[in-house]
Amino acid sequence: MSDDLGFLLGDAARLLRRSFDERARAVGVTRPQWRVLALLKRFDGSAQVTMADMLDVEPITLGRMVDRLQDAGLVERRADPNDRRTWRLHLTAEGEQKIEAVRPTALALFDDALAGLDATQRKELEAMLNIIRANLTRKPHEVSHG
Amino acid sequence: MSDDLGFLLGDAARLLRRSFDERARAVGVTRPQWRVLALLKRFDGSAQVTMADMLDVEPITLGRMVDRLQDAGLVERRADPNDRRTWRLHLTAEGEQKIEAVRPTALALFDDALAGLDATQRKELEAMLNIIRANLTRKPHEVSHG
DNA sequence: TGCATATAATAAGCATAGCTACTATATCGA
DNA sequence: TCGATATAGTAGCTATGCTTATTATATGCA
Repeated sequence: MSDDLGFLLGDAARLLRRSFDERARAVGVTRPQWRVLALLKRFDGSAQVTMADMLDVEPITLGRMVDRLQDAGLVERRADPNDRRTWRLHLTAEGEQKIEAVRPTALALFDDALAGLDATQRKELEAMLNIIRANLTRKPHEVSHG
Repeated sequence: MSDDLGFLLGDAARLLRRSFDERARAVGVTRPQWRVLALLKRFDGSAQVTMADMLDVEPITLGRMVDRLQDAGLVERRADPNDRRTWRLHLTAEGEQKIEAVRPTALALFDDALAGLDATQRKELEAMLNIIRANLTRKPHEVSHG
């Protein structure tokens, strides 16, 4: 029966993304893009590889998102003065505005999605999802144990 | 803070898909494809639109998956004798074998993913995810209420 | 110095998934 | 029977995300 849980998890996540994209389309940002912007607000000037690590996606995945965000004028690539391989990422003013523009939409969506779950349940859900995430996250230093 | 929960949900689902694809690559089936095959086993002969409905994806999304599954010889499209617009989908013998080949991999993955959660917690998680899914599923008959 | 290795980023190709637009076929109503 | 509308499926475009391969640059070691 536990396979149902796996499908359920995928379903819920896909529906969440779909709802987000539906509602945020007017603003012109997708959920993963918003995530990049939000993280960049906290860690402005990060290298792409660092951002990819924090988001737990492959560098090429982030690179393509940055391509689009740069085309949209929301993010800037600036050369690293100490390492010519590296791009440093920076939010533009427009990027910051975009974050603010999306925030109420996002909060409303999460409110709707979690309707019917009280604070205790939300805490439990968060704890369980954290366990699952930890179970599935690649831990390179543990590979040698096997 | 509830936005963290949204991201967490997306993370967990993406990691689950990635782990599945990693492990099932040898067998040559992705997680969404496996899902189509499994549903088809229960509802052999369904029309594409019916399958898309059950999977809650767009018809075009399912159509493209069927293209690939058909190329791989796992699924067959047969004409509906009563409606020339409709394709009826059928599992091939190879498709059935594929389901069996993936099953142990899938069960092992879900075991790993849910490690550290006891039966009670799994039930709770399932209940909560069902609520979220219901909250986010389009309910056309309810639109007119607003 | 110079070579081997590691690292940052990109390229090509594939799968999932959505949107809008379109074709072909059914069905309903006058 | 004919015209309007609905339905099944596909085509083109875009975005995320992965794998493998490649390029450019750093770094460590002899």
